[in-house]
Amino acid sequence: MLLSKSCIYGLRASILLAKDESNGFITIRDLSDELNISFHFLTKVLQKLTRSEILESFKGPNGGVKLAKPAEQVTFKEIVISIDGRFYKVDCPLGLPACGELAPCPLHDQWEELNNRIQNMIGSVTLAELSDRQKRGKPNLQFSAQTGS
Amino acid sequence: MLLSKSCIYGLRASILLAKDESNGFITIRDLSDELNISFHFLTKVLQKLTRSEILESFKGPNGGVKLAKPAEQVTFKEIVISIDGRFYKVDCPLGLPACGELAPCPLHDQWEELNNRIQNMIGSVTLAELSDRQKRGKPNLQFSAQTGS
DNA sequence: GTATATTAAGACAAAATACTCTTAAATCAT
DNA sequence: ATGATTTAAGAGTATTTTGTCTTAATATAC
Repeated sequence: MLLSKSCIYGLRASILLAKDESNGFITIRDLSDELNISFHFLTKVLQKLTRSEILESFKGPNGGVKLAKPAEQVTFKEIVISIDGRFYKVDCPLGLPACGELAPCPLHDQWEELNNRIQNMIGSVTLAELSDRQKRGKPNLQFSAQTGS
Repeated sequence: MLLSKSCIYGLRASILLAKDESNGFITIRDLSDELNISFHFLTKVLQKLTRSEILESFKGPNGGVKLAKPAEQVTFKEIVISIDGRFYKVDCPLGLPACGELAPCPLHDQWEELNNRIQNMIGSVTLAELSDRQKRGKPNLQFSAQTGS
């Protein structure tokens, strides 16, 4: 597992929001229905994004959530950090906190380059790109109705 | 978290075993002391490696565990698979089981190349290389006595 | 203002992961 | 044989993650 389920749910919901050109409020119920995941659990996840000011929420009829800024300005990484509460970065594949230049773990060098590329990818990919890609290709965000892996 | 703690413990212990040129049995107590982790927990982890025939164990006085084959023939990946019980591979960063050529998730293409590189790295790095690198550089396998990260 | 729709928040339950403890089995030394 | 040493196995506990349920707060519509 690369990301927690919370993160994945948050990312998927955010992509759906980015897909909505109108940028009006969309209810969490609609999102959870479309993604086929628990409404209450998704609510909790999206609350984090709202508190981080990645989303904007509105209560009551016609309420819901929407992106607080243009999809071009929201990165994959921002969302993960907001939800998991930590920098999405594996410093050392062996989990050694002191691993670094001075005392590298045996995998340090090999890992570093890969890690940089991962960081670069998630730091530069925006919701705009993700939703765009999804709009063009065959949509695939639902967890259900799987054809198998 | 890239790997579970069980995996990390198993990898660290295996690297210590690979470092031992004599290839005699080393007690799990010695390993857990050196790695500064729970003896009983490490025992469970190493039992998996023994069942997978990556380690060989021997009970009683002068017993312990040792590598069942040359360190050159044990890969990082083998150990992870033995302990986590699944292929260490993130098919889709958004966790979509059906993600693939036919219905790619929005990150599919970007992820694929990175994933291949990760797979390549963990599939080709052997315990011999890991222990060697550790012997030459400044050793760093203990979780305790951290200088902070 | 009353009812309805919707997010916010918190308590609670379930499942997965991490860790501890006890007992059994095997081996060795005497 | 007996006792000591060591892994094997399984029960039990703790913590984290995931998921559910209930109530509160806020906004709309009538």
